[in-house]
Amino acid sequence: MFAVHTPMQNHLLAALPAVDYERLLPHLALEPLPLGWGVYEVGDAQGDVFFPTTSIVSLLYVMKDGSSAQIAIVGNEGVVGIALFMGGESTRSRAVVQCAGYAYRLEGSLLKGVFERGGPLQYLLLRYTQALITQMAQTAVCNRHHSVEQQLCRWLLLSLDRLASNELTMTQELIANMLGVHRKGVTEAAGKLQAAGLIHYHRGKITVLDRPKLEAQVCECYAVVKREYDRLLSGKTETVFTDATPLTERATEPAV
Amino acid sequence: MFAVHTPMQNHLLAALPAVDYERLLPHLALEPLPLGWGVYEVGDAQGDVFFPTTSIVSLLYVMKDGSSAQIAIVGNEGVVGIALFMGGESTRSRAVVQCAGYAYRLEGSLLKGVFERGGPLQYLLLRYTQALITQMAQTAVCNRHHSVEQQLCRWLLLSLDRLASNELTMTQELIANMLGVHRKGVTEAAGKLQAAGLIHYHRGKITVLDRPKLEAQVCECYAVVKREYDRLLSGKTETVFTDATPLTERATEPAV
DNA sequence: GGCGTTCCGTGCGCTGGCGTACATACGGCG
DNA sequence: CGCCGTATGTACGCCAGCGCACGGAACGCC
Repeated sequence: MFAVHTPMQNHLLAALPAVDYERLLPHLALEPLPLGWGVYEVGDAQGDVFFPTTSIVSLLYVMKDGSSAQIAIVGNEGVVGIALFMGGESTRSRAVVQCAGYAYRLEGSLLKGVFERGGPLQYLLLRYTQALITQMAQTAVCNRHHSVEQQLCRWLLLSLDRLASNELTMTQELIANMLGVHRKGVTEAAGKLQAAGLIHYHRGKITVLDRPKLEAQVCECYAVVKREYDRLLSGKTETVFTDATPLTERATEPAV
Repeated sequence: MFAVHTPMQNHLLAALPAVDYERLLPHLALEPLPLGWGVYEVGDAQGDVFFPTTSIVSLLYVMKDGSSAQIAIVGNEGVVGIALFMGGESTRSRAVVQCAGYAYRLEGSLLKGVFERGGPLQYLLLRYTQALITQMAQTAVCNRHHSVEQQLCRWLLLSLDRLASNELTMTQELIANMLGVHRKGVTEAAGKLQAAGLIHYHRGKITVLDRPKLEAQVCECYAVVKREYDRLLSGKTETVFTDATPLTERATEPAV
């Protein structure tokens, strides 16, 4: 996809003014995030933050009885470790790599230092956090009211938006854990989608064949979240986006 | 309960250093919040923020088909209108008065101005926001995995924590809307709790009779949220709590 | 090419909560 | 004191998703 890795692949970093970007650049360390790795665990003091480029990280909560539920999903549009600058240092959720790939690591104290000076970086991170909040809220709503099939669609689309591909590496069992449902539910829902020709899956590889139809089938939750990300993080602010930033999905729908 | 109203009844305001508190004081306007009033609606540019003292406000999302779900609950521990300082100006959710009472209104631009200067107020608001995030996340989890009865317990306790009373004015129908469940589910769950002697309700008045038993019955979600609020907003930081602040619930459980 | 592991499909009974509709009871108001 | 709106209890059918368990199929390793 990209001949070389660059922090510009992360939308937050790419949106920084050149001055701030240059300042952070020397401290950004490219790292591969292996599938299933716990970026941070419950209650961990988060030493570093991660700006994913080609990886996707899930924020999820694991209950005492072992069952779990996804809370939000973070990819190249955001950053893993908001608790660091929000002041809490840790959260009650885990962050787990859902799709292997790369991310840029930044020392937490450094980010915090820049954040506390205010300015564009703080502004950007706060807006991102609000988008994340919207995602969490919508997850709560979706969990309450929508069928497994709809939730699967939402999950697929949200994940896809954060990758530069139409293929996901993810077994049904793992998806079930993410969504906090029975695996059979995922099998059933995915079976329907495959029968309808929207997706194809085979031993842990899911390929989306007909994204428009998928979007037609998903519940409103997806659009709500997506629009809010667009609204809060698109270039309409005083922040700067470079041409190198992949913004392809950004303008598919008119802003609210 | 209180002979006079004072902003100190709101924990966030009470936690401000005297200097900052004094600065805001002249701009705080006491207002009654009537039951059911929409503090802000979906997409509203939020002009003002509200610091509840004796009222409780629900953040909820209403779907196109009219069904709704609560996302979080805000009372005297927090502030309604975080989108204002987070930078988004508006949210995709409504804020509705769940329990009538009072709140202090503050002009948004003023808060934003102080916020952007950094310092204790920013620090405090961000930590509060993180606690709110935890509540939302846990709501998502609870919606996914727990029974209506457990969720009712959680809702009761969270509401109670934000009032200085053991009585709530709230019909089962409204509770059902909040939780996003069928009214019958609430009737059933509340019936069980009443039969067990934990609560008593009568035409829209719910009285909690045995709080310890209620806490024994609630799912883990309640404790997770409560501890996180305590951890993030208790006096362990450099902020100052005055004796006038009702902190009664704060030390009921050891910090994590 | 045999074998084990991983991944996916299926079956069956069960229960919680939905949808809808109706019945009752309380309390305020005239 | 009677009426009516509001709040609560109850009924019945229905279905999505859970829990558990097993069969089959593809892949990778040796």
